[in-house]
Amino acid sequence: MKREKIYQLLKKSSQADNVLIKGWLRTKRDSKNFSFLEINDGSYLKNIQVIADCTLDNYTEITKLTIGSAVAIRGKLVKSQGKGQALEIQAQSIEIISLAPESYPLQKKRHTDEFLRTIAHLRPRTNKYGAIFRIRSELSYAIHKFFRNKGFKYIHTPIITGSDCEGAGEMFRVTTLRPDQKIKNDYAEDFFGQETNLTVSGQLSAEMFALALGDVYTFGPTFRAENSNTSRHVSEFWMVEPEMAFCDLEGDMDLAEEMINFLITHILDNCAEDIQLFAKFVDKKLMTTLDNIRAGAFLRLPYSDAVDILRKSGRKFEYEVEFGKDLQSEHERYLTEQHFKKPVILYNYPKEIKPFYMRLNDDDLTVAAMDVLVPGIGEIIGGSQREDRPEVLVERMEELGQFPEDYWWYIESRKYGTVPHSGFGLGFERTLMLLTGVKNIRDVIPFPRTPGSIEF
RNA sequence: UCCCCAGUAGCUCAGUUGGCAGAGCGGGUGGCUGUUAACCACCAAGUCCGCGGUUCGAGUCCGUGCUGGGGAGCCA
Repeated sequence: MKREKIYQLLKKSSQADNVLIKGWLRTKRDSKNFSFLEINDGSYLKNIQVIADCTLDNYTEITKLTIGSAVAIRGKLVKSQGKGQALEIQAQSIEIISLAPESYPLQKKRHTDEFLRTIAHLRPRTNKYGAIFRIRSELSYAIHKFFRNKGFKYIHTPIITGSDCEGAGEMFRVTTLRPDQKIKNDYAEDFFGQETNLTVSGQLSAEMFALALGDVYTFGPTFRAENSNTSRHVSEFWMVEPEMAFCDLEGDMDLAEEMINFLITHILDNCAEDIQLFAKFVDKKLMTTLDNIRAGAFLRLPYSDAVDILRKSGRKFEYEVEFGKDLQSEHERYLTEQHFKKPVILYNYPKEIKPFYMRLNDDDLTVAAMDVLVPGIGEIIGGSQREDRPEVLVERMEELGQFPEDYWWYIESRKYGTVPHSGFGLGFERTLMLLTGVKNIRDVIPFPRTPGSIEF
């Protein structure tokens, strides 16, 4: 007999004579002559209620079942006599697969996120974390669906890299040398014969493929060795990076906006029950926030206008706003949460504060960069039109202290058939935070890696 | 890395002016009820984060370290 998922059973409206479920006991209520068992198999937020009558031959063992124990239950799917659920299983046999000791840390009560982080191997067994990781799975699918519908090709860019990619942030060193084997200036003795790191972005590789396959995207892990201790940073996270040939900054912004709207709609349509949990218990304003994002176009604003708005706002900021300086969290938050109260795309940033690969505008002061800011999270997307003119690219590298010879292949892509092209990076975990209202990034990734913390 | 806050039973927390270590939940035992984070009674449960100091006496005051959280910077 084939096991059925609880998700499938609870979707049924009809009764059934013979069903088999396998799952874990979430809670149990004993009566004199029977017990109510609530079983969850992870396929669905809700448990299925099982009636275990005392006539079952192993009833004594059943009454001793503990939370977290694994069981296989065969029985009839019938209309429930009680309130609170439409259907329930009248058990004909209950096989105890394994009994969890009473030291099982998850209780029938609310646990704090901080505590659950210390038992990250067990937290997906809770309602909230089960919901998060079902949504995470569905969001991954939605990303592929979005791009596939638009004819993008999925590219697997390297995780181990030899270039220090745009010099963005600290990187994790990859080496096969033991700590006692000293590196003598060059890396001749090391595995790859040169300095090697974990990637901080697949962008440079993705650009090569955009200039071959047209529209491409990457979706994979990314690593930053920054000593960041905030609720929005982890050392290993996932990033989505589309890259489009024959596309300017405006097309880039169009795609970013369309993508965020698609992802929200897909999750609301396909994870309704799980999302409800967050709207009810995690963030009461979640539905308003999400509906608000989908309701109208994102506001698009040049960096210089943002500076004007901030300077004229009359607000006292800890950091001064000045053209040529990067905007701080407090500035971004003011724009998206107070002033406009909707997602804002800032574009055309001063060239001094942006990397070499962003296309220099005709004003010679700004580059064709854009950041998508959303209320509550801040920056969720960073992107740009890429510098497609080889001479300008080399000039910009030199200005910013990069060595063009290290990027010979990147520069060569501009030598042969160069075209305007654009792309961006979307933080996958930050998108999950937006969709669920979860405030700490450590709670939307299975086993978070942060400075000083790699227990699981 | 910097600033602020916290660490007491398995979990969430209370603990007064420095004077015998507490509650709810969870766990165990028994009872009761088509129950819904069920309910009632009883029982067990502690390196008060570590180290050092002040004091007749420290969970409480001081120093220091560790861990966690919030914020900042860096960014996705």
